[in-house]
Amino acid sequence: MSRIVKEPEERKNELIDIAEQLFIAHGYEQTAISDIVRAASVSQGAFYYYFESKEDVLVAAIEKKIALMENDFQLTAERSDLDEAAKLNSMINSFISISSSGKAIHGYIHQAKNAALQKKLMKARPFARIAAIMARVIFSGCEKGRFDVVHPLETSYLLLMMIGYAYHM
Amino acid sequence: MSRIVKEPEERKNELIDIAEQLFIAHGYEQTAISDIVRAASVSQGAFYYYFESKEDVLVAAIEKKIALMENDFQLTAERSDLDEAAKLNSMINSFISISSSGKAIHGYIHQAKNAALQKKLMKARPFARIAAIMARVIFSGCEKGRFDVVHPLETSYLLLMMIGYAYHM
DNA sequence: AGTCACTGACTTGCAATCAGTCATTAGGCA
DNA sequence: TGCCTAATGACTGATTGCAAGTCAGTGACT
Repeated sequence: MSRIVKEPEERKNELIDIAEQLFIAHGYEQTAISDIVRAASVSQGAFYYYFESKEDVLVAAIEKKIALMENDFQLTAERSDLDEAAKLNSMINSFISISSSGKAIHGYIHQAKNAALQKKLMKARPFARIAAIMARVIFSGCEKGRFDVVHPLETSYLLLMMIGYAYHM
Repeated sequence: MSRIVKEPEERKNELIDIAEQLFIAHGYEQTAISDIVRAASVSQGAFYYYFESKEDVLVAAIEKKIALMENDFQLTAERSDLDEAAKLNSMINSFISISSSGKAIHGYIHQAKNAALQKKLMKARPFARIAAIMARVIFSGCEKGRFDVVHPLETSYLLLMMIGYAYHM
């Protein structure tokens, strides 16, 4: 078969994106590597050239999402047209919509098995950075007397955890 | 090989218990049906005589645990020597210790993959009954002025969810 | 004699591997 | 400047290995 060579970055991102779509559409376990490579029009071996395992793409996809979120959170935190409550609200919305991706929009099913993805998301190290940004907003809200929270960071963790867990049911 | 026939109930429970031990010890995905049947000294076919799939034993094991919990919760709720706060405390402890089984005690690892089990536990229908028992305790605590909770049932759900989620990390 | 518990070899399907192939780039030479 | 060559690195796809799930039958008990 004719061989198409691409920039490693481009190919890798292509694979991550396709894998993510399939994971969302049919669930992680229901998606075979063969499905991913067929959709990407590359060989099985090409997949393993870029990723060590199936789980590895999952992690890559999640890390991409978290980076998106971090960016979103940071921008929200810096806005001067919103008070702290509105910032938190906006962060929570972006957390929900990014972490559940197009799932809500496309009305896809097979939810149960996506637990693994959510769990991984929570354990990822960059997740701590997101919680930290949120905590700063809570803290500033406390300073202004809007909130009364003793442990902003812990509160952020719990909030995100609860939302992540409760929302994906 | 010589064939040993047992009461269906007995054999089934045997398989559930052995499967559960292996799931706890090595994680759900790391445990093969072949491991279970070897430990139980039966054939692969015998397993599928009792269960439709690997997931099916998982569900059976979880349902057994929930029944245990429900019983525990009910007994605690009925105790007259404890106030509401003590009852909640006791329920939370039993929730943690039952849902994490001997894991803590035996110091086993491979935690990450047990997320699926926890998730299933939360979605199980009987889980609602447990939350309801807890809610009744909270409600009675409110009546006596010990607590001030507007939505006892929702509070129970959130509490159990958070504990379940946060504890298994 | 019939039912039910059980056997174990078999099929199927997927994750992961690997020996090799082709595209692309860098460097030397006319 | 254009052309050849070697080396690198992206990519192939047949293959392996393993685990889930099936099935045709067999033995124990009623």
